[in-house]
Amino acid sequence: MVRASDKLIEQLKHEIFSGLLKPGDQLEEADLANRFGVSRTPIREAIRSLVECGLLETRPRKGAIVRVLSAKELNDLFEVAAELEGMACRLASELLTQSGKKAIKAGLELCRSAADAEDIPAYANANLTFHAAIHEASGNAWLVDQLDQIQARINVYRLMPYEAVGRLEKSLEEHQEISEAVLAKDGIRANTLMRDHMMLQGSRLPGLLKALG
Amino acid sequence: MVRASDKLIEQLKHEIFSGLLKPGDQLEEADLANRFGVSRTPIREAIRSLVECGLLETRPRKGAIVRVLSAKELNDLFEVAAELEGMACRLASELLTQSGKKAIKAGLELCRSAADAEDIPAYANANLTFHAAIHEASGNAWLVDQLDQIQARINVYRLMPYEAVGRLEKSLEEHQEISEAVLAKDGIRANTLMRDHMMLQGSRLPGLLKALG
DNA sequence: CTAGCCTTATATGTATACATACATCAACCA
DNA sequence: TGGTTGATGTATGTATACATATAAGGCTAG
Repeated sequence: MVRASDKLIEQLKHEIFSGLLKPGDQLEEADLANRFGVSRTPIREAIRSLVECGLLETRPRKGAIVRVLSAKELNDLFEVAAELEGMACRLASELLTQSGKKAIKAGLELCRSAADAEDIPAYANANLTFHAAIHEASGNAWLVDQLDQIQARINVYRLMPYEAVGRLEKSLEEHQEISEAVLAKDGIRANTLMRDHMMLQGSRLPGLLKALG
Repeated sequence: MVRASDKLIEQLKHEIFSGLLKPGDQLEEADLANRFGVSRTPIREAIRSLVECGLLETRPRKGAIVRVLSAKELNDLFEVAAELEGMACRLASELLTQSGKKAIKAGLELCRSAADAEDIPAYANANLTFHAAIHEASGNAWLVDQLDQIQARINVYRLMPYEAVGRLEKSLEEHQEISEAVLAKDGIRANTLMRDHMMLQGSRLPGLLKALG
């Protein structure tokens, strides 16, 4: 048997990432307990977990709200993400296993297909797959974990149409270059390319935040 | 009024970092409840938090134990720590405020005093202060947060005498060089020096783990 | 009419009681 | 004698009941 709180954690995460729960929204324990048909106990445990991983914040006697990130915080987050993504590229270049190669190529192909079809949602998914392939190829479990968490945090702010079609072509090109560098075991170049790729995305943040209000 | 679970989180962290609770130790809720004079509810919430931040792990119906890191996990962790410490140096070099300069110099002086006195525990503290000064000087709150967490994880494995006196002198020299690079706003050099400095520490891990048994 | 205080309602924080699953130990059967 | 099965105890998981702090709204006084 699996714990109710574990399922709740997944469910609440999903609701946050899907935008059902937006930054600033209040989570009332009794409501959630009713909605999920459990008591407040597992709800509170799930909330505790989400607080610790940064998705919610609580103030004593004030309950929990979906955490709101300021422009600076988002910027800082992107900066860290860029660094770690670059690191993953470097490590992947150094390690470069057969399965890693295959996964990266497959991810790139997914991106290409989506870009050719100008299917933005598909590209968003393919993008995640491509990056995840590189993360895995790094062989560093901690790094994968950190990047997953950061990815999750960033995704909350990515619900609006976030890729102009023009940028989509450019993004694909960058992915192509990054792949080539990794597969050529040029860790330094792969690192730099990925960092730039990420920071370019980060630079669109101000507009993104403005759209959020 | 402050929450009991918040105090418990701090207390349990302290007990883990101080070595009172060692990796692999079982945490029984009833025991803890008795020991701290509260009911199981806040105990469970504290445990949840510590699970999420990686200090504990739970398995359904099996309770919580202090998480044990394998040699590979520790190595991966150090690799990420080295990258982020290097990043902090780079950012600190780019930003370099007056207060940042002062804090870094102060940290370095602490290290020098402790090294001159050959006081290893004092050096360990001064070392943390020096690194913390650089973290802060980066101006990136997320980075500071990540590094704090990683530091905590690593410290669990640092209870045994971990600095040979010879290494202490070497460490101080490296700190000196890192400081100079940062203060000279040479971000690339500062980054590299710090990465090497960290990886050198990381390379002592195998011995460390053997000491743990 | 406004401002301040008191009352009340509600939601969080904590305790306790109940349910359940896993583990251990013993007894019985092969 | 050894293995398997069942019964019992214990610790986790969940629900509910109770305490308390905060906030909102109304009432009274100036």
